Amino acid sequence: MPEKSVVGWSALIAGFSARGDAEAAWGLLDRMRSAGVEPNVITWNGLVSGLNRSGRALDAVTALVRMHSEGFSPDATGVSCALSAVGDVKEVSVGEQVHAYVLKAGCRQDACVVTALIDMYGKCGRADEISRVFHESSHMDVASCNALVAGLSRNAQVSEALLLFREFVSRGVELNVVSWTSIVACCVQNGKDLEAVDLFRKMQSEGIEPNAVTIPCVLPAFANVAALMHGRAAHCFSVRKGFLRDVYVGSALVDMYAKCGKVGDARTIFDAMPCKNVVSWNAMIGGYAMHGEAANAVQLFRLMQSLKLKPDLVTFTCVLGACGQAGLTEEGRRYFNEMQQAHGISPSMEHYACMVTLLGRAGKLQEAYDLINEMPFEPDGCIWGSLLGSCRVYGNVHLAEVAAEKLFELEPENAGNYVLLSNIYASKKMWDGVNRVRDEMKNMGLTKEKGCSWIEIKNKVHMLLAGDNSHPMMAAITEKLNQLTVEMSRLGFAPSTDFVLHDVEEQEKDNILAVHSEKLAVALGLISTSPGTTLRVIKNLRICGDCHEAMKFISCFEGREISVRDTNRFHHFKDGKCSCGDYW
DNA sequence: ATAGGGTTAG
Repeated sequence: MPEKSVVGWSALIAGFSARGDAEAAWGLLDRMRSAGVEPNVITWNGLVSGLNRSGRALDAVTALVRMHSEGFSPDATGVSCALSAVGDVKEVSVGEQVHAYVLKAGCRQDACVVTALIDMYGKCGRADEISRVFHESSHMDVASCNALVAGLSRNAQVSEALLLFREFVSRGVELNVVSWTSIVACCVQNGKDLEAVDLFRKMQSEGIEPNAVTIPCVLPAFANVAALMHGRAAHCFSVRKGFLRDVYVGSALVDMYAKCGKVGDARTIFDAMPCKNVVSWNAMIGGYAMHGEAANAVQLFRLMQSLKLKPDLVTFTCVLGACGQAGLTEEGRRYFNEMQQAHGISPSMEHYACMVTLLGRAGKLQEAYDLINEMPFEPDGCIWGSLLGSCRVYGNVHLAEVAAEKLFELEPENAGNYVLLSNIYASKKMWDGVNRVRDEMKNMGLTKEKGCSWIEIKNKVHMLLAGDNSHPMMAAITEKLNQLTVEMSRLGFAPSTDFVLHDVEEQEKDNILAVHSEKLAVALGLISTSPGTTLRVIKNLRICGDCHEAMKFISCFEGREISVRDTNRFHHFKDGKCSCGDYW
């Protein structure tokens, strides 16, 4: 039996709440009163705080509401905890009521309340409110910075986040590892990879050491721009710090190595991980898929099953993707069925997209279309885009028009769809169609996404844009490309005329000289590294057939291994051949 | 006896 003091009861209630035992906590509150002891503000706060921290968010909010309705005035402490809970359950209307109470109770300048409000609005998807609360408060401390950056990041306000983060820095607010990790994560999650790499370095030069959370945050940035050297450095750092025990760090390293073209290194990390979860397995299986190593992907999936590990939705996305890449059509079909029958997972949009790709790549366009029509929900742009892509490969104008019509409706701003349809018409010499689509594109004011490639040379990532001459070494790059072109035609490598039409841009006079970015990157790599060095290039679009042929030639002529990761998969060029076996 | 912030896979 607890002591008869309010302190004793409060401690007990806080204890049970913190363990997530809401029922016991409520029970104690009743018993306390039966024993003639009235709870005070601290008793109630302890309840709200404990329930929030133990993940019983709804109970925490209920506690605050009941506290209020029983005549207590929640203070800044209780309000902060309750707002934190509101964010977890994303009940913005409740959050707004608490916010209104905050204004009434006069604790709007309390540092914790401000941070909690920012956090709550961030988690509820209200970017406008985040900025408003921040600008109306006079506080700038480390926690509000962290909540602010995380909230803006979640709502894709990366520019605003960077702007405010820099303001915190310039005002001399003492930021910590969480702040720097947040801004790095923000950049990574919003497509600012090079910015993230930069901030990661800045963080260290400011004397803030990355921790086991920072590493998995920054690794995707290295992976996205294939900064293998940076990735390796982060790996070494993790070894020294003992972070390799951390399943997040391990999984992110697996992913990074796979995306940097080192699927073997990814496997080494994977095998050495002392503790794996389904994410780790998915990263490894997905890595194999990306490299077109379907046999390894399937083998790992089998191993997973024999270990009685439960695959999830993503696992099947990876396995189906691997089958698609390798043309394992029948296996793919079997897994698609197995997923539903043996694992009770009903296929999601992504799974259907995998199957449409798998069937489409195998030339079974009608089957792909039938599957789309059988789907229990409305197909999205990915589905139709996949079908359209396959129609391009197999020259199926009829289904292409069906898919394109849906796409123009679903994603009217996506220039890629117009380009694809135009290319399909062009490959059939249907010039009326080409002109119609190009006019439509022009009327919509759409331009094709600029091709962009990255290559890491001596620890620095270079970005090259198609048709952009701003790289300082452009003259030497052009000279190298001209030399290669001469050699190519001398040795009888003719560019595929089919693929010359691949790119609407190339039909435009202005852009006739624009060289695709992956060629620029490879040329830069060739002239900047010693003979025999492997070149790793990442590209933001899919590699075109012309470049694919050129890469095969260059790998042979220059005696180099070249890996190109496009949006779809890896192409490893060696001795004039590509690992995709031209199946892509 | 009670308070706010960051992470991995397709």
